[in-house]
Amino acid sequence: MTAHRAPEGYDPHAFEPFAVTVDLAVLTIREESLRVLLVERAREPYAGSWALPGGFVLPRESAETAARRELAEETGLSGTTVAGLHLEQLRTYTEPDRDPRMRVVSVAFTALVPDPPEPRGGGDAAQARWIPYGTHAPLAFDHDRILADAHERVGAKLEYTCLATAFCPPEFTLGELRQVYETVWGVELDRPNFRRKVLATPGFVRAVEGPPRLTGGRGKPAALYRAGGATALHPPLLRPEGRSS
Amino acid sequence: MTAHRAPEGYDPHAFEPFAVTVDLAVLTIREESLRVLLVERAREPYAGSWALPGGFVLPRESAETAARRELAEETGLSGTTVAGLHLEQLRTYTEPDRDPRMRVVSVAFTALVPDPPEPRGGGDAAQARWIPYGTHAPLAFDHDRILADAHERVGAKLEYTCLATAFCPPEFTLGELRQVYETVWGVELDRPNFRRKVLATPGFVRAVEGPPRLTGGRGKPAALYRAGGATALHPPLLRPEGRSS
DNA sequence: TCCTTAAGAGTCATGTTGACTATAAAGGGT
DNA sequence: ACCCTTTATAGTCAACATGACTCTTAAGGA
Repeated sequence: MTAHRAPEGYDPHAFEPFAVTVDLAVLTIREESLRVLLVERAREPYAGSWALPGGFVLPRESAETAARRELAEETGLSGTTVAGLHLEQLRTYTEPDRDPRMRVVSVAFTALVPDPPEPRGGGDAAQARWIPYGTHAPLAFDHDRILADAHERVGAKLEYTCLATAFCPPEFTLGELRQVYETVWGVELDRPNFRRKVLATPGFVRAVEGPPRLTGGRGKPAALYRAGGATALHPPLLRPEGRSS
Repeated sequence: MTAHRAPEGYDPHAFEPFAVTVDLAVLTIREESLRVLLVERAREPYAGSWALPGGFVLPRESAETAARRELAEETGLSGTTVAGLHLEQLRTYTEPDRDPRMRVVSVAFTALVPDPPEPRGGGDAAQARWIPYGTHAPLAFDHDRILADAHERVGAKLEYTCLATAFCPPEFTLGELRQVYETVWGVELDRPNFRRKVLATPGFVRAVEGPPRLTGGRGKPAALYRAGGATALHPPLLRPEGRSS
């Protein structure tokens, strides 16, 4: 091995430093479509382009803390609400020229948000919006790649974890849960089979006692469920055609 | 949003910078046990402790390039050999105090090596060795956590990808492939069932034409196989009890 | 009132898996 | 040589899971 850690006399200011940022792929489901929170850049580079929200990791913050702080700022959700959201490290993007100004290493996160609030713009972003996945022009920096990786990861995790409930409000119907799968995977699932599978998986969902009904529009009222305690799905709920990872 | 990217007049040297390193969890299978490449630290902090190999990301390198360079240096394998090994980003560790000297963000990788060569020591490492997983004293920094995450990830990926062949030499028997699963998962698998599953998965392995036999010790000679082109396993090969991710 | 939509109960054939049995082909020991 | 142990490989069988459907119930809308 060469220099495993900073040598004893290492001077942090001696060479061109790395900047460390977080980028967030914030996903939600609204009106039958998978949407991602994007901001329009107000300044160069990529002024006028859309990008994933994100920002610098502060000197005494972990990347996850920074991500949660940015998430609260971008979505306008309260800190306590954001604390309950699903936030997961995706991967880190380190290509030397990914930012034309300087060396920036970005730790990307995926966040899943139920029931999306209207985002606030502000800062050096012209505006922030929930854009249907795949309908936007190419994003700034390498954000198309990050977003594609996030979509791929979420799609794969739906197969073998109970992650889908993270897209749903505290109480939801099996129809809403099924829509999560259909929207992320871009397929249609057989209702009775989906229902059988979910209910047969211990800990995936828990029936809500109260009035066993709810109206979302037409059709027979559906029973309400809450997320169960389980995190893994054994056996998994595989995509119809499907690849993974 | 606050400051999405470095403002125009941003001075890279203005504040305490982050250092960016890579850490490698290099795994192999030798003598029926899962082993990890560890180095003994020659200097403070954690002098005398064992740690994962790793080092700085150079100014014009991506993290993956740095990881592959370190991997070649640590294992003594040639650059062309290392180019063929499975190397995958695990996650990034960013706790502010993970290194007592300065702010270090570390991008961790998992590497899978068949047929482990003897490592070379050198640099500021006292020595480097293949240590059976779980038998070592607590590692330096947060490397126990990184190593546990790597083990968990590899175990999970064996379920739904063809990753197991990355632990095997170019030609291997189904017994060797089964040992990969048994060693990483710490379970025993039923031979006929394992065989049936692997052979029934298109593209997992390809039979080698030549002399359909090989001697590893006692028992009937086994046919040889090579890795097939597939990367995903559908349906997956689930762990006996098992959780995932 | 009829039609449409969605929930939810059930059926049936097929595919996969776990548990086992049996046979073949080596090596080691006596 | 012979027997025993070890490992590969071929099958069998029942339990389980899944995909494709059918049918009934309970809304809302025209």
